[in-house]
Amino acid sequence: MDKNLKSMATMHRMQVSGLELFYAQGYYNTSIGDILKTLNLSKGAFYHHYTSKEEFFISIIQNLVFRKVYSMLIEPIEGEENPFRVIETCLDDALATAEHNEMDYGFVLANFMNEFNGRNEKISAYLKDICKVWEVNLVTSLQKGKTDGFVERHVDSEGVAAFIISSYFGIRTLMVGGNCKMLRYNYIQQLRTYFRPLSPVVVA
Amino acid sequence: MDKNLKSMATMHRMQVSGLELFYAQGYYNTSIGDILKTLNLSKGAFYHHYTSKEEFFISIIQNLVFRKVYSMLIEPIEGEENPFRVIETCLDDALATAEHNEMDYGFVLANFMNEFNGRNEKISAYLKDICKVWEVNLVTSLQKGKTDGFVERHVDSEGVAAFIISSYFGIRTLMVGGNCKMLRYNYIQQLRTYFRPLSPVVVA
DNA sequence: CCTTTAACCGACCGGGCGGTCGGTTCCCAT
DNA sequence: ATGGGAACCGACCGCCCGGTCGGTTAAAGG
Repeated sequence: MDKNLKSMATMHRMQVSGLELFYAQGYYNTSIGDILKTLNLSKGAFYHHYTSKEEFFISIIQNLVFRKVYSMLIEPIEGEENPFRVIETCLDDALATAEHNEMDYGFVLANFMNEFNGRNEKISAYLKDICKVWEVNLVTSLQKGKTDGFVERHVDSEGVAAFIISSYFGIRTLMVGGNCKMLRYNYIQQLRTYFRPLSPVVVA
Repeated sequence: MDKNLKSMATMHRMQVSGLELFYAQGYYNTSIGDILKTLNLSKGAFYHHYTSKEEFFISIIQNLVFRKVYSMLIEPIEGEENPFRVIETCLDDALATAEHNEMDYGFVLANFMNEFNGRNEKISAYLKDICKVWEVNLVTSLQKGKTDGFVERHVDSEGVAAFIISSYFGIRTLMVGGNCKMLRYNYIQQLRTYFRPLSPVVVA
């Protein structure tokens, strides 16, 4: 039992350091050795806990990446009242985190999806799953918004959700190039003008 | 002189095959040998024409990638009348090309930006330049649209341009995962609802 | 025809990669 | 205390990578 704890601790350390490097340098451009070096661990330790680089990476996706996306983009939206309001502030918060993070390399999920799209079906599937959870959650939130009177009946929830995800993927890529503050401000502004006609008109 | 022509032809063949593989597999995951194999050429031939893998890739960006983006996303917009109409059809055409292309790995420019963002400043700069050309062109088109009465005076052209680029980057990433047709249709639909309040109201 | 040189060949190099494996350390259960 | 297994070590393997270099081919120019 205690052994188990130590094992889990080491595995977690490997995952954290692994995600950091995979995120910063890309999967193919990062070696197991790179990761082990930062932890003062050996190849033996690594292959004692994981069977391959790929399996290791998948465990990172399912643990850290999923948690990250969930806590940052999914959870804050669940069960809230006005979908547009909460989505807007949620995305703005996410962009703020990115903006103030020196060493930002874009949106983790989108980066990995790009790296593996069409090249590694297995990994792509795991990433797509996370994306799907996000999408489903957005759709649910929008549908609930309809019954609550925050969202026009006629809006296509799936379409809006996909559009939100798309725009967020893209803006995060653009923000890496600098001028984050301006990009963030403009993005939220445009998001708001996109949302406006989707809400019922407020009768003054 | 005739030699010069042959040289250029070979270099071009290398670039075309190089872009194909870099696009399909990623830069770091594609070796010079991979490219040479498809052309039945040797390492000697390659290093006779190019000094390094990086310089080779930069020549691909400046020649093929730029041309591709320009002809597909920039040129169709230049000098047209109604910016929203022409941008919409232009993006729809681009998505259609992607949709009907088996072996689609996403938007070339976005993929490479993602791969090099924060990792290779030199290459990132070249990619960012292409992105900037696109952005400037969109802004110009929107500004002209204001004087022509197609765009509301108060809209923030830079913001709209960045939002369009972002959303396109993202939707192309999503489309690789399948369900392209639906995604494309929904995307264009949402783009239209985004554009609608940006045009002057038509007095019936 | 002969020289020159651009185009191309392919064996080779140093290094780094993912992964293996026999061995050592250390701690818990008996 | 001690046997045994989990955790970890690090040398090693085969492979492939980007890049080099001395040599061969072929065609253009005199």
